[in-house]
Amino acid sequence: MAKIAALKGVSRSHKISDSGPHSKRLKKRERPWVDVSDDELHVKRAKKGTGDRSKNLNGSPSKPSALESKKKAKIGHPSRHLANGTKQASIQEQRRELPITSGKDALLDEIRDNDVTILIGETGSGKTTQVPQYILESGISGKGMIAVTQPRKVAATSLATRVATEQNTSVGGLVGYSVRFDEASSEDTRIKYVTDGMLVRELLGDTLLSRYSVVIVDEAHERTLRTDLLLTNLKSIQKTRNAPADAKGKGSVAKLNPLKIVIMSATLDAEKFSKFYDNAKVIYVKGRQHPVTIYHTAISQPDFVDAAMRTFFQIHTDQPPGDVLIFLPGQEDIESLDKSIKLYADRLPKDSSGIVVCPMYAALPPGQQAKIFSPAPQNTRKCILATNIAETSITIPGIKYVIDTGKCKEKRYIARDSGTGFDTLLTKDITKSSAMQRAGRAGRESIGFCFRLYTEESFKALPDSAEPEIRRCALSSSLLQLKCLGQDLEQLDFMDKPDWEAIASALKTLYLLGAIDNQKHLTKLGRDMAVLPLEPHLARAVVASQECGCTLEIIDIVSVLSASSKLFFDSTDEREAAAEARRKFRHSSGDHMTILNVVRSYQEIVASENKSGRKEWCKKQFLNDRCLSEARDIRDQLREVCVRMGVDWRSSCGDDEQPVLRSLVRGLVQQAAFLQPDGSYKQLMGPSIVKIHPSSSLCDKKVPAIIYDELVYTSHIYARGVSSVPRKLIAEVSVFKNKNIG
DNA sequence: GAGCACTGC
Repeated sequence: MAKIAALKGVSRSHKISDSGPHSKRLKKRERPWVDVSDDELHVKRAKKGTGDRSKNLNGSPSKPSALESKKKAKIGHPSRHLANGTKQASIQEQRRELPITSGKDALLDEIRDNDVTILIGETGSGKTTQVPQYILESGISGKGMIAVTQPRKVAATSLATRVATEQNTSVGGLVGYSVRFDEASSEDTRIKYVTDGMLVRELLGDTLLSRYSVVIVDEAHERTLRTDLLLTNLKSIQKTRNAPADAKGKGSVAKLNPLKIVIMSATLDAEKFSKFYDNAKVIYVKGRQHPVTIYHTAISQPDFVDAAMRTFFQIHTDQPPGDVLIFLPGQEDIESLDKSIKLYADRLPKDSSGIVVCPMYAALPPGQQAKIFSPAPQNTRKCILATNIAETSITIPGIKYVIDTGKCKEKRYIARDSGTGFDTLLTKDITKSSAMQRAGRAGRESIGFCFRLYTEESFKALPDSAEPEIRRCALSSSLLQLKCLGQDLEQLDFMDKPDWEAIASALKTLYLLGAIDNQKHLTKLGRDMAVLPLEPHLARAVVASQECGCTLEIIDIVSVLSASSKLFFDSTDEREAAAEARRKFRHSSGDHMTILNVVRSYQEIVASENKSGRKEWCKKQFLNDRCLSEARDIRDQLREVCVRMGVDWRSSCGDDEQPVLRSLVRGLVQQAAFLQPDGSYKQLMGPSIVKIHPSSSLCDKKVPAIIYDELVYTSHIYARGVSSVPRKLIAEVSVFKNKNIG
């Protein structure tokens, strides 16, 4: 059994006595919610005027470009700057008032005495900013560095900046960060905030993470695929590094410092983490939140969009000022609710206060996203319609009311032995921890209210936390990385083991790409592919481009395909104009060459225009500037890797699309389909009938053979990112030589 | 003819 210790913190349990608001104007319709006292949300009253300052994820802090940051990394800022004395004093005062401060000594004792410590801290406890500083100041980390992992880049960079300020230094000195395309660190860096993916990458070059004496895994409850890979590897690294001196034998291992691991999490999964690390000690620290009153509905609400609208107007007409945040599963529901609210708002009496509706989802152009951060005009209530993006990634100020539909979209990989699995993206119920997180969004600045559009019974029936990514993602990329570490996915000690089907599917994919042989051993080709920061199928295309003489083109295309945002905007209102703009870039062979046309045009604009000119051009073409500039970062990184690998990234095939398609086919062997007599497409290596996605330039076209970037199951199995390829090109790929295709 | 949560190297 794990020992459990509780730290003192500012906490006071809160009884909910508030009676619910009454419906006046919407009398005819039943109130969708009832008052329910609720203690599953640990509501804490904060001292006046002190909010959660440990994380500032609001907006995007101006980040240096990759180039600038490299400079910074080189120069470093080792000296302590004499900042404004009073400002520094107030920063130190804020630090002292954080809930975690009172438990500092007890916490350090635990960390000193144990190899692994599990720290469960609620929002606002200050654990993420303070614990690394405590460890540094206590000397526990010795000469090694302290790594703090984060699932998101913006968190890693902004936390580092905050902690550097608390240490009265500039970021990149004592406190630094390292995320993809952006690094601020120097020889003096002792605390480094990194993305979990970055540390996994670092493992490939330093399998024992020997530069670090302490690794803190933050937000462990999110259980990203990369966090899970780290949790597994840290466990074995610690076994090696902390073994008794005589067991280590002679050589480099004997000289290694022991490794301390701190797992920080926000949920009740403590036991599970503890069990995984041989019953490691669990420590709890209270958070700081304003009380949130939670209401559930009396009966379930099948039409959650309509229920959300009714609830919003009840709040709007009956409740004091304060902005409303509504959680919805996706863009489609957001757009529909947006329309309904606007329609209904027009029918309100003239003397009622105004409403501003702000949609918020990842695919929204940045200009419209920014709207949610500007305060509503006088006598106006802001209503934000958001996806999960507002649950963890961004914090919106001014929210007093949360309406929670209880739904989200979840991506899940359906594995197949043939390796031709596909993603589903379906609406499903959220989890308890997600519901608590959503409710908590109402209590950031003062007391808040959360209206759940589901019954209390439904809430109780929800799973505690989401299934970890490792159980619902494609694993080919991770499998390849692990192969490089000499590890086998099948045998590793994971907190949650991946499905056998998912492993089989990933093995098949890597085998067909030539990354492993029929003995499951890593090949030279596989090692080259792993060096490229790309999904294996795209990495294979880059390697193939070398022989095809079109590395320049393939890197341009692959960079856009692996950027995190979409290339084309497609807003409902201006669909026609967007389609018209897109036609200019269209290439007869399909989407991949179309992307290349866009990139080429963009590069001309980059050469002749400044940043605002670029943005203007993108807007006019309905192109996503963010995607294109991210693609440029990826392109530069890929070119660098090519130089290291001795590949000439300049080799170009000009306007001939054949070499480009040939390289792509190498990577997309499993992602090919042939036209059937009835006009449908059937997977070449799998059993599915697929449709060309409506967003594709080849939608409606009947071509004999296609390759595609991905399959996604929504209302049908759709192929996205589609190109028409001559059958003989597919037949050329060695895997098919015996199959008599062509 | 029809649509797309989030993140990472």
